[in-house]
Amino acid sequence: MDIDPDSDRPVYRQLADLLREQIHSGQLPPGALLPSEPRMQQRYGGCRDTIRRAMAVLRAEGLIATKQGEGTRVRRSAQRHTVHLGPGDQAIIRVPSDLERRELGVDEGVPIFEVTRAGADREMFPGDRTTIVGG
Amino acid sequence: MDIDPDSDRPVYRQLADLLREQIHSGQLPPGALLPSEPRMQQRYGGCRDTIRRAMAVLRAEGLIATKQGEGTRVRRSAQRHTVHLGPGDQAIIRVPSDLERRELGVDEGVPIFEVTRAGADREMFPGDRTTIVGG
DNA sequence: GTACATTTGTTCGTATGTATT
DNA sequence: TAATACATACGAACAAATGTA
Repeated sequence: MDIDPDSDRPVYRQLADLLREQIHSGQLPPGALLPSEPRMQQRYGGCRDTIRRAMAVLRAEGLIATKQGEGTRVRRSAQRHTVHLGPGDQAIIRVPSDLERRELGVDEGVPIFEVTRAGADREMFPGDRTTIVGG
Repeated sequence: MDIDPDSDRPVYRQLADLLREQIHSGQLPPGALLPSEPRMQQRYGGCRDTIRRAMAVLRAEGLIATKQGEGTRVRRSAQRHTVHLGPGDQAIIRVPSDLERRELGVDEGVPIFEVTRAGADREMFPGDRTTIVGG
């Protein structure tokens, strides 16, 4: 269950797998602070670039969130939202750009659900858009 | 409209912004091959790491897809799918792990829409799951 | 409030391996 | 075979944000 530098699977992916397993098993619960990058290097080996690659994988999957000067924590699961759709309404799921992420105040790895209304029988005008995000 | 190394905004984000704009404007249409990393360095400056960071941003946003030995292309927009939900059915949107990505055959930046059925009044058993992906 | 240590962010350089053309 | 292009990995340096004594 350790990291094998001679494996076909890249070291940074092995480390991401290992940490993902710890998150899913509850060994690293939501809100928990992950070890800092230097501690990861001591514990698992590899250079800083490799450690940061593994973090980037988990961040992109929405499992962790990183803050400069503080550290990296396990994210709390996204909340659920309910959206009512009518005939002709359209909805697409996509990943926001990082500019949108800043404006919406969401972390990396959080998909958004964008609804375009077809009829004016609700509180919106036709063509208006609603964007739903999960914290 | 060029890149300013002295700006507060990191160079790799500026480059990502610039390329994202070219993609959204149609200057880089779906399927188009982006310049190689060395050409990007000649054209925009910066080291290879900086170029690759910008690419990683756009890949995570689902705008481009990269293949080793071939290059990086603008992705075609994701297809639309329709899912019928009944009372009690639950649906969550999330980003797959890279293991799931390989199994489902989807690129980076593609969110999945996972439906959990509550009733057995359709073709599925209660608790069964359907995963919808957009190409 | 200041000073300092800690932690992540960004950028550069170099080298080697693997896949495609 | 050779050239091209991306993937992985290591090392180094400085900047920026945070937390603490």
